[in-house]
Amino acid sequence: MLIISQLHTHRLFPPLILSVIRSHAFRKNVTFAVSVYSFHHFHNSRQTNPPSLGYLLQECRTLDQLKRIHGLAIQKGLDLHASVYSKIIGFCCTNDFGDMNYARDLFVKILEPSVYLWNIMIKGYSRINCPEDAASLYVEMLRKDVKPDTYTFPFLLKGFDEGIPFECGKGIHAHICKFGFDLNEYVQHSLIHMYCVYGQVDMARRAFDMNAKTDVAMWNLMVSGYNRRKQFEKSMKLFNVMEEKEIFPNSVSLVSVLSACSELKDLDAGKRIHQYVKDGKVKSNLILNNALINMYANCGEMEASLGVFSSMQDRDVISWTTIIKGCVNSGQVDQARRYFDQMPHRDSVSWTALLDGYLKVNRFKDVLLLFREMQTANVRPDAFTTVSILTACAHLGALELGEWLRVYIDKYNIKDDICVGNALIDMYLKCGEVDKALRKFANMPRRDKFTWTAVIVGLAANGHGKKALNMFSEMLDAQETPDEVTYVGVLSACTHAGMVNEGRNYFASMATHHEIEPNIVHYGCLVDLLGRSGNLKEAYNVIKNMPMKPNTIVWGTLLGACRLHKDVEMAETAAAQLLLLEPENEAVYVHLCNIYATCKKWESLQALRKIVMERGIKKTPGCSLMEVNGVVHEFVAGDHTHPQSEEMFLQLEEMNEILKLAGYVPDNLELMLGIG
DNA sequence: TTAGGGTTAG
Repeated sequence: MLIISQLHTHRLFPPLILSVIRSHAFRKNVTFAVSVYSFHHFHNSRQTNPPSLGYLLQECRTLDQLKRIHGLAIQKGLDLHASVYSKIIGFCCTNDFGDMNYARDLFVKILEPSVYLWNIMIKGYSRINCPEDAASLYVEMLRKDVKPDTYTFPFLLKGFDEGIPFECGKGIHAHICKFGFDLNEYVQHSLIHMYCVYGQVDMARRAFDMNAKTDVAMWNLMVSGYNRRKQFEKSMKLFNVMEEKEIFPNSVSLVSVLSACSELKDLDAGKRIHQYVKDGKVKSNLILNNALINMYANCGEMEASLGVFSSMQDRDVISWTTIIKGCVNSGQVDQARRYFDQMPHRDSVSWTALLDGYLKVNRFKDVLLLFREMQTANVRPDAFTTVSILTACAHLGALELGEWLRVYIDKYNIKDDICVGNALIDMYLKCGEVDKALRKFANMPRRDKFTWTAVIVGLAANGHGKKALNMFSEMLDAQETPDEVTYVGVLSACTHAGMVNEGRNYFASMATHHEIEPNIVHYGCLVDLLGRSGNLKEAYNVIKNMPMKPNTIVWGTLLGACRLHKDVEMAETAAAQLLLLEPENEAVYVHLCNIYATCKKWESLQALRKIVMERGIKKTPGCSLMEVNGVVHEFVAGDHTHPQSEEMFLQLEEMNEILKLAGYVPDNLELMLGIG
């Protein structure tokens, strides 16, 4: 610092230089500051061997530093040299702190850029995921009669993604052949990569088969290409061929094949791959360890996964997140939380992993609480986070927060993809906002079976049975294949619309038209459809003949229908079956009491009431959720614990009066029976 | 003065 403070008073230094030196000196980047000092000093005193501009650029750590060096070079008249441009553009194009706009501004000033400059500009655009800009630069380059070289195509194709038409990719392949670079190994690699990106794994494989010999990188590309298209068996198989041909895998090969093992939950294969590391045949690194943690966790071996995790010297956010996901998948969300709390750094992926953990075990309030923590921690939600929160909102009926998220998605340009759209539609429908859901549905640029299913199930649940069935036929017209959830929506739509015959037909068509075997939920829907419409015998026969053991929901549905149609005999059968399955189910007694009362079977009622009293059966109070100002409140009947309960009960009384005036008669049988 | 391959989340 002594040198620096002396420099401050040195008359030789104009303010610009001083500010560069000072800013680095204060950031304890003294080496860099001194280099800037000597660069300036040597140039001023015309001495030889100044620290090169290249050295200074290499030492740059921020764009600001680069701009200051550039300013210095301009001041020294050095910016006239093409090499200076090259260096600065190179920095901007290849460095994490680079800036393509800055590079472009300099690039356009160069009259006849060399092929090197064109190449690194293309590389720069590919690096920041702007393949369109890279491609237009390539076209411009050809127009200016600059011949591409073997570097051009790997840089260009590296950035290609689905945003660029496949035709362009094929066009580039033709250019490669035309310019005679098709035998260059780097170019071949980039072609395999490009075909894999477009999902044309067979084309990639053809290029691979023609060229692959002992080149590990090319094998790795092909294995990861299969992974990319979720063809995990093929990637495992190719890895085995690689081993047979005695091409020695490196850490990248192991990472790819471990990813396939973990997707296929092939623990044995995973262990065999791990052996390469244990035997010291392949040196481990962070990414490889992460892949191992992931493989063991996905195969349900949390102990082995944690074993690798605890043996690691370096861990990154992915290591931790993988462990959290592993705990979540093994049903240990509280354990996941403990690891989460220990993380040195959390990104939106880690937050979302834990949010999904709470979602998985239906702890929706915890989802919202954690989301609040995430906001406090200033971590911006991404599309995945948004989907998780919207799902929680849907379950809680938290419309206000759901609406806030919709605004957030627009405001912060969250990728509003098909999943976000589906989650939004589902949230609106579960919150009863049918019109808003339909508006979003109409504006979806693409729809999948989940979009249609959300709308069909949601419309049915909101009582729009006919609309739901119309949607279903539109779905079929759009060539979208329904799944078992879609059919739950269809069957419940029939129930709501009272379309018994149609319901029977839809039930039959599940298997005949779409190869979906009805599951117990579908049988439950059928029982509901038949029961509500008064076809109690048929409903009973369905239960008797279904291929699986009826559960309490199915018998409960029949019992409900018996109450509706006042069928005491059938109700007793259903209740008896229910109590066989769940002797402690108090709701059965309540239902049966109701039915006896409705049918004026006072003797039976009294006998049952006696049993209820003797066994001390109490009805579990119902619970409702309400969202006010983004906070979800939980209420149970007769609950006075809420700080504002007095006001609430006054309000309730007022509402009761209004209801009574409107002619509403409450169904208070449970209370009358003394088991409410 | 420029080259290649890999891990996490609906």
